[in-house]
Amino acid sequence: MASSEFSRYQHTSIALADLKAACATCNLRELCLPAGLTDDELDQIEEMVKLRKRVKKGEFLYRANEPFDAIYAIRTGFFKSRVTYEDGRDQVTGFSMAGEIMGMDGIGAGKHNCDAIAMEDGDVCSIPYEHLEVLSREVASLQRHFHKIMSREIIRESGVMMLLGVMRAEERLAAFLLNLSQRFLARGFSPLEFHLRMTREEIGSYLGLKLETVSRAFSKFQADGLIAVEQKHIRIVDIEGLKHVYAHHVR
Amino acid sequence: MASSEFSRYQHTSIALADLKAACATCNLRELCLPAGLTDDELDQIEEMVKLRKRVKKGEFLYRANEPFDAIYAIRTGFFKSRVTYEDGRDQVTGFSMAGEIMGMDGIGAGKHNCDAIAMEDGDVCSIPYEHLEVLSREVASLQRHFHKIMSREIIRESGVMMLLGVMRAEERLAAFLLNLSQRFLARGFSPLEFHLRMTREEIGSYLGLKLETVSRAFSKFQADGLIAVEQKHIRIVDIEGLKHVYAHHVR
DNA sequence: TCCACGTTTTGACGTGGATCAACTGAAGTC
DNA sequence: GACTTCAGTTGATCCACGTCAAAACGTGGA
Repeated sequence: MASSEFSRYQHTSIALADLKAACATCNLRELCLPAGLTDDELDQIEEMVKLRKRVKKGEFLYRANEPFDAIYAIRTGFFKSRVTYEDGRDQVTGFSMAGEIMGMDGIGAGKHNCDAIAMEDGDVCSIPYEHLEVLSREVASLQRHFHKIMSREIIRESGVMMLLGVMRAEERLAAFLLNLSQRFLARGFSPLEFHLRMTREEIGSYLGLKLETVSRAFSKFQADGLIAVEQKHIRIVDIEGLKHVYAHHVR
Repeated sequence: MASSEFSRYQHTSIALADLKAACATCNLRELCLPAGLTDDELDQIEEMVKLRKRVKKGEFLYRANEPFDAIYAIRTGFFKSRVTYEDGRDQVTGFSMAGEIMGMDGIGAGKHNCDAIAMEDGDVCSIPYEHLEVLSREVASLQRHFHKIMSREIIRESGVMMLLGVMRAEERLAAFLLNLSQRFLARGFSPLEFHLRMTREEIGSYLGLKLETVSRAFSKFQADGLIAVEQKHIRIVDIEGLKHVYAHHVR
């Protein structure tokens, strides 16, 4: 289903068989690399990113407290990040898809801060952090790009704080769906029809809600004619209406 | 009162009159600079950080959507970060104190993502971002340190997500007080007795609670003999008990 | 094909924190 | 020192979401 969504909007495909990085021809390049690199700089980056790693559904890309030595660029697949608390409670802190970077939380303490778990089979480019440090001292545009990616992660999280701190349940879910929609669009998939890779419980964990509340909000949106839900398949019927769910909040 | 807290645990003081950066003699150096710099590297950093800026209580260090060109190292004072939402709702996304860095959220989009507001008179070192980029390409330890600081901000925010997503009101407040306590300790202030610079409403905004709920939680902690509250002055009476508030959560 | 199990939906009910409101106290201000 | 204003406390009530329970639905394995 991922591939059907894909082929519908974009007529290239990733050669999964080839485990060489080949950044130069990667169609995610614009997402994870700066623009305007020279051939020589691209070669250096490919040299750095030479390790590809396949991850099967359910497997960990890394675990909390494991030593940190690399960040990961997602080529294909869909991942969740999860933080587990001392007392066993946990929370999904994010969902990541193709072209996004995971693992930057590990730089601060030299060990990973969360688990990264594949929600479907996928493959990632492993970028050794020490190598990235060296190379981004040489290639200014790579340095700047890396800083931007970290900064955007800070902004993303403060957006989630807003979501958790001030929004009500339906607003949270609407914001979540619209965010997914936008990210699918940016990757050439349909922004109006997509498969959720995660369960209601995982959505709830991310949004600070219980799975029953998530389910009820889905039903409400469907009853209001905003979306059509069929299990994990979502079709956005009235995207403006969905935006109004949190634009037009009470008081 | 800030200075009395200070002098009690640390017998140096910041020469506020001198607006030269003087990183070499700054007693916050260990917080905002990497260890093991050569004299030459320190000179270069001082050259970069030559702009000091005084900020009076209530003033903005920067505003959301203003063009980003520098990050700020806090010398003295106490700041809050605030994100305002399209519909007017806002949330405090963090409180920052001496030795901490603000403004890294601006790198991603070239404009600030939040307001930074002084909660008491203070002064900051302004670090031009372009200059920092150049210098951290030359000084590897500075580069690494900067990455760590950004990464720690990512981790901090995912901690807040946990707080907002899974903790109940009293747990949130206990976590908040313990976090402040630890940061005061790291700066040579008393970890058990301190002044809150922010109102109940601001605490509530940060913790995703209403001011009345914050006030009730303070009263509960006092009734339980965990803290002594006198307006904004807090004394932690039973720090272990405070830790148990969220370690011993129900179920 | 059928069974077992995990996911989702929906209903009924409980509750933590929001809301509304009244009062108290502290900090300016003239 | 009196007056105003804002911050904080506390009580009463309300409601959004959590909790508990049951049933329907899907899916993967034997």
